[in-house]
Amino acid sequence: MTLYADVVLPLPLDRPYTYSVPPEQTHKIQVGSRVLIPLGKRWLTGFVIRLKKKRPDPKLKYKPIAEVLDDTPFFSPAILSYTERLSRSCFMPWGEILQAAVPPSMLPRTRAAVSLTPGGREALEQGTLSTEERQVVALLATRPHSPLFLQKKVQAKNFPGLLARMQKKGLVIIEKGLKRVSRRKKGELSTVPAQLELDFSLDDGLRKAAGPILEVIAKQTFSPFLLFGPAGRREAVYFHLIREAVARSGRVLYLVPEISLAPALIDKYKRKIGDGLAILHSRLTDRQRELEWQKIKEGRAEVVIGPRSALFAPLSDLRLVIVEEEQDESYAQQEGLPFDVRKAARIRAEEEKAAFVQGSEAPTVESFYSARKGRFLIDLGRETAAANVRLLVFRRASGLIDPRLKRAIQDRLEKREQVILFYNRRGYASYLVCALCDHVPHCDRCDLSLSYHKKEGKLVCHACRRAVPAVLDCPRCGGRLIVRLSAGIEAVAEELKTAFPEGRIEVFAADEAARKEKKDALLRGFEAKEIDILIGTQSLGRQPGLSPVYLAGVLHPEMILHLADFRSGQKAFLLIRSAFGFLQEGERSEVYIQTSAPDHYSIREAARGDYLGFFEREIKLRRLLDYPPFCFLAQVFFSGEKARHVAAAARMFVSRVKSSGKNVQVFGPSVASVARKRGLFRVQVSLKTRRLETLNGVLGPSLKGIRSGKSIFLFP
DNA sequence: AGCACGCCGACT
DNA sequence: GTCGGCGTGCTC
Repeated sequence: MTLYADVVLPLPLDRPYTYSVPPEQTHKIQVGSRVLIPLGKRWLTGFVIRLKKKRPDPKLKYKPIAEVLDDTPFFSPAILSYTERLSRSCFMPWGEILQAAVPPSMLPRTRAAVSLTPGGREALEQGTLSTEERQVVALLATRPHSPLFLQKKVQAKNFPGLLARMQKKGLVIIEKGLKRVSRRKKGELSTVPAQLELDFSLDDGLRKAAGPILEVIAKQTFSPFLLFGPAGRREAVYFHLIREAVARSGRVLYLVPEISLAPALIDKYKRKIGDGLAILHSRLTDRQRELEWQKIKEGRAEVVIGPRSALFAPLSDLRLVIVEEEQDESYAQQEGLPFDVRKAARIRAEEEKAAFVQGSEAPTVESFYSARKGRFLIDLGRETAAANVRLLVFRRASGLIDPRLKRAIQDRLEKREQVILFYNRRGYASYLVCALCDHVPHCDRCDLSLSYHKKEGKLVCHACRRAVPAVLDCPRCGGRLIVRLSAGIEAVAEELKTAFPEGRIEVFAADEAARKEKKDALLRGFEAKEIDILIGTQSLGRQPGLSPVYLAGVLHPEMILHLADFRSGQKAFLLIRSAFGFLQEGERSEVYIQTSAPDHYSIREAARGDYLGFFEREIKLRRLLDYPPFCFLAQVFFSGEKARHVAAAARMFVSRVKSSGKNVQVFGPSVASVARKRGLFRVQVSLKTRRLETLNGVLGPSLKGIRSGKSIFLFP
């Protein structure tokens, strides 16, 4: 009797395909196996999610699986159900999620390779080629390349057509080959130390706080926790929990916002845990990724540390999932697959029956709210703040930097001490501000400043999409509204250079430090005291391990408050708090906050270091304005090369949502705030619902079949 | 996603 | 007349 296998493929398909299992492979195939299958004209690696004894549809002809690639199941049942749930919650095909969980080298598939024919070589010498053709031929002179690689290198408006013509002319040939996985020798299993050689001196308070989590780890059930407290205490608890989990031969997934946070951590852990640590992140080479993956798969890693990509670590016996710095925005970033790391981590913990521990000194209000409501908040207490905080009420016309802050910097420089400053240059947006009274027009429904859309002459609210014609008179005092463009961090650096010509000043911004070498150079330079003043955007706030300073400054955190984002209060709070993280301990340390909104609760409470004070104000506002966590928001982006197609997709989506009969508020479609990004048109639709199920129930069907570079942000 | 099929405009 | 652009639909 023939066996049939449901196989999910790494393609945008919404259902598995069924293949027949050749008799000689039936003993090998299992749910969770990788299989090499034919699809149309190509070969792909798919994943078995179900085995059936009965032929599902007698009329359909099923192709046989070409090869079962694994002797033992490649994916555990827990990983399968986790990725399935994840795919449903982020509206991505299951197969594409599974694909992301595997090192690319372990996914054989047919790949095209373009190579030069002798005729092509000759043509290059004779110079009878068009510009485009010559480019292609030159690239192929050394070795064959994939069509995709060539397309990226050669500027041609219709590259596939060009290639086809060249093949016809006999200049190149395109071959399709199956790239097989090289059967690597299995690494021998290293013995895992039964006990960590480590003295965990956890004080009574922390031990007590960790108690409920330990219970959950022991019981092997899922339960969420929010560790609320200073980094040092959180870490002590993590170590304690990890030791306990590992002692029970459990495994641990430790998520950090970005790789830059990992090295310090990894160092510590390597000294304490030794080899039982694996690291997964997107900058690994294919080979490194495969080695780490193997190590984890074979059970040689007790703890996996990493950002987003670690979410799919093939750990078994997972007992503890940690999300450190829960508040970090980069968890919500959508590079690659569009999902929130925190939500994914939670689903994984649920499916693996592991304790789910998020940690932060200033959690997102959504998370803090639900932790308190659900009684899974673990308060590790506050550190007594020793720093002196000075709120400088900024006066216009005194340059970008307040004279009082300049004097403080001068003082430090004379003492040969370093200074760290924060200035969060706002992105593209400019807004209107009254030249007389500093009034900034806000959306009356959203409590957000309106963005000035110059081209359309409109003021637009980015939350509710409402647009009003831009008026140039201040509604408050009748003064003239002027366009305020963000003074960038470079301008601030320039002013610093003028003020301190002797000072060595460097800028640390996300774009500046995009390349790792540049970033490392800046950080090393600061460490080596080759930099006197380091001024950075919020991205600097995530760089741990810099030598602490006695003076840190935050310039205009209120800029964030003008952002069209209902979480701007939280963001401003975090920016200010991140400055405190760089301070030398002791009473000599100072933080200067230069702001024109000293009375805003985000700024005031951040200056006081009072998260709870901030939270109470913020949650009140969220409730009043009906923002998360009191509602559920989805922001759906459609993007594509053709504006017409993108718009049609968005309109189709909106009409489906509206005719669903569900209780959903729809805003849009409207041109996204960044209307064109990388040559793609972007259109945006926002949905708001009272219940999460409503949102999920309406999103799935409404997005069906819409293939327009959609990406979805869900709040909370 | 690829890849085939099928339908319209401009040229060897 | 063909070639090749692009929109549509299918792949077990």
